[in-house]
Amino acid sequence: MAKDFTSRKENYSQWYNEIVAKADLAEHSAVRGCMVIKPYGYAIWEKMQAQLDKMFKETGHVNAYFPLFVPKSLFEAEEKNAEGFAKECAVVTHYRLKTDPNDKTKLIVDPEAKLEEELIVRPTSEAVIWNTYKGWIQSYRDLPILVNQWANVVRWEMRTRLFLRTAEFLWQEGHTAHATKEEALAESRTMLDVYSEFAEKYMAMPVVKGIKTESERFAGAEETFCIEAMMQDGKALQAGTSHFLGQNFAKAFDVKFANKEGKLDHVWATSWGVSTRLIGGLIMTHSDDNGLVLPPNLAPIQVAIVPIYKGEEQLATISETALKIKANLEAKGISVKFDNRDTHKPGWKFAEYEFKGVPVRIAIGPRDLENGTVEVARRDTLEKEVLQIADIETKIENLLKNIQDNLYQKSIDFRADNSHHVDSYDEFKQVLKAKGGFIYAHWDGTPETEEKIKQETKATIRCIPLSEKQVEGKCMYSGNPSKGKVIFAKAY
RNA sequence: CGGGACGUAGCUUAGUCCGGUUAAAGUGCGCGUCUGGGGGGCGCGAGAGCGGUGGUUCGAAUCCACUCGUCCCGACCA
Repeated sequence: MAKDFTSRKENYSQWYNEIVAKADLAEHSAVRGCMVIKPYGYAIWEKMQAQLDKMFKETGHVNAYFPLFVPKSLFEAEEKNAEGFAKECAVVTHYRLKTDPNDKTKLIVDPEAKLEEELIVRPTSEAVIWNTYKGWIQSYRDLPILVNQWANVVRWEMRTRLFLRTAEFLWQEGHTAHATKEEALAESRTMLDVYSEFAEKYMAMPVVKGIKTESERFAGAEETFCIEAMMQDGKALQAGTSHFLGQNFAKAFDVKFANKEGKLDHVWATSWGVSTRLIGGLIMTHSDDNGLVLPPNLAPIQVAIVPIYKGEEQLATISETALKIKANLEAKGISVKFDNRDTHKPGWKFAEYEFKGVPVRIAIGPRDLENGTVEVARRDTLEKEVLQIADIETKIENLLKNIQDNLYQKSIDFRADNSHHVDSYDEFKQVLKAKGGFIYAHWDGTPETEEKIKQETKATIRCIPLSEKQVEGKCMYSGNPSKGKVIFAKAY
C-alpha cells in the first residue's frame, strides 16, 4: 500500500500538497508563486482543454489570441475592472538589460530603456480585447462576436498553492459581444451551463450554479454567475465564472454599433473563464489517502496493464496477450499504457498507478495465462477481481463508465451529507463550526450583513443558487426580509 | 502584508539549545547477485559542506545580522 502518505484527516493541506508532488502533477519553480506543471499534470489539463474546447466550438465559439501585455492607459479605461485588479498586477517598465559596469558577470536594468508607457501583464484580457473589438464592430451585422482564448494570466497573489492559486495560471477566457442585453445574458447563462456540464460529466464534480453577490462580483461585471463545488474538507471552491458585463466595457472603450433601425448603441458583453484551478478541484474532490483518484473521462491513462513475469520468454508470451487487449481497448477509444518496463517490479508499478490515480489496472501473469484470466483492479474502490479474458474489452469499458458514475455519485452524496439548512444565526455558527460544508440560510441582501457574517465567522456567501426554489423568509442575522436562502461556506 | 514554523546528499530527516577530527541515517541512484501475483533481499559504490550574503571566533551546519525561499494560520484572491 501507499507509504508515507499524510491522511486527509491528519492534515488536509499537507495531504493535498503531497498528492500534487507524489503524483507528479506539478512543482514549485524558481519564480515565487509560479508552478511548473509536469507532464502528467499537464496531460490532465490537455484532456480538460480538449473537452472544453470542443464544447465551446459546439456552442458557436472560435479561438483567437490577444497579447500578454496591456498598456496602462487601456488597462485603466474600465474603472472598476482596473481598480479590482490593480493590487495584483505585474508591471513591465523597461525593455532592455545591460552588463553591470561594476560586475561584468551581472546584468542590470538599463535605465535608458525605460518604457514611455508601462505595460501591465494581463490579469485578465477585457481591456486589450475590447480595445480590439472597437475596430471590429460597426454594425449589428458584425455581431455577435464569440471568441475564446487559451492563455496564461498573472495575478500577483500573496499566498499561493499549486493549482489552486498561483501567480501565473493557465486558463481560457471567452469574450463575447452582442447586440442586445437579452442575448448577452443568455450567452453568459449558456456558458455557465457548459461549465457545469463539464464539471459534472467529465470531472465527476457536482457543482451548484448560482449568482455572486455584489461584493463577490467580478470587477466590471453587472452580474457574475458561478459554479461552486464542495471539497472533501467541506470548503467551497469557485470552479468557474461567467460574467454578464452589460455595456461597461463597450462604454469604456467606446464600442458602438448601428442597429437595424440605424441608431447607434453600445455593445453588450460577456466574459467567462475556467483555469488550471480545476485540477486542484479535481484532486480535492476524488482523491483519497492512497493518492490521486482520477475520473476516467479525464484520466490521461485510463487503463494500465502490468505484466508479471520471470524472464524474457515469459514476458514475450504475456506481451502477446497484453498487446492484444491494449489494441482492442484502444479501438474503443480507451487510453492504455502497457507497462513492460523491466526496470521496476510489478508491486512498484501497482503502487505507482495507484497514487497516480489511474482508474483501472490490469495485471497479467503466468497464472492468468493458464486460466485465461486477468486481474482487474479499480482505483476508486481499490477492489480487485479476476476476470475471464473473453470479452474483457467490453467489461473494462463498462467498468470505466461505472467508475465515472460512482465517483460522481460519491461526490453528490458527500455534498448532500455536508449541506445544511439553518434558520438562526446561532444555529449557523454552530453548524459552521461543527460540520462546515454548504450552509443554506436566509440573508437580507445587503453587503453590510454579508460583511459582518464574514468578519465574525469567516464564511462567505458562495452564491445565490439558481436551482433553489426561492422561498421568502427572514435574514438569520438582521431579521429583515429575505427573498430566499443563499449558500454560505468557507472558501478556497 | 501580519503571526508562526522551517531551509543539512535527488527526497525525508538527525545533528543546531551547550561552536571542535573526515557532517550521520533512511530512502532514492549506480554496479553485481539472488529474485519476481503489492514499493523484494544481500554485497559493494557514488552522492551534500549544511538556502544565500556578511559578521563574531584560533575554529561556524551550530552564535549574530541581513536576505531569499517554502509551508501553516490570517487578510486578499479564480
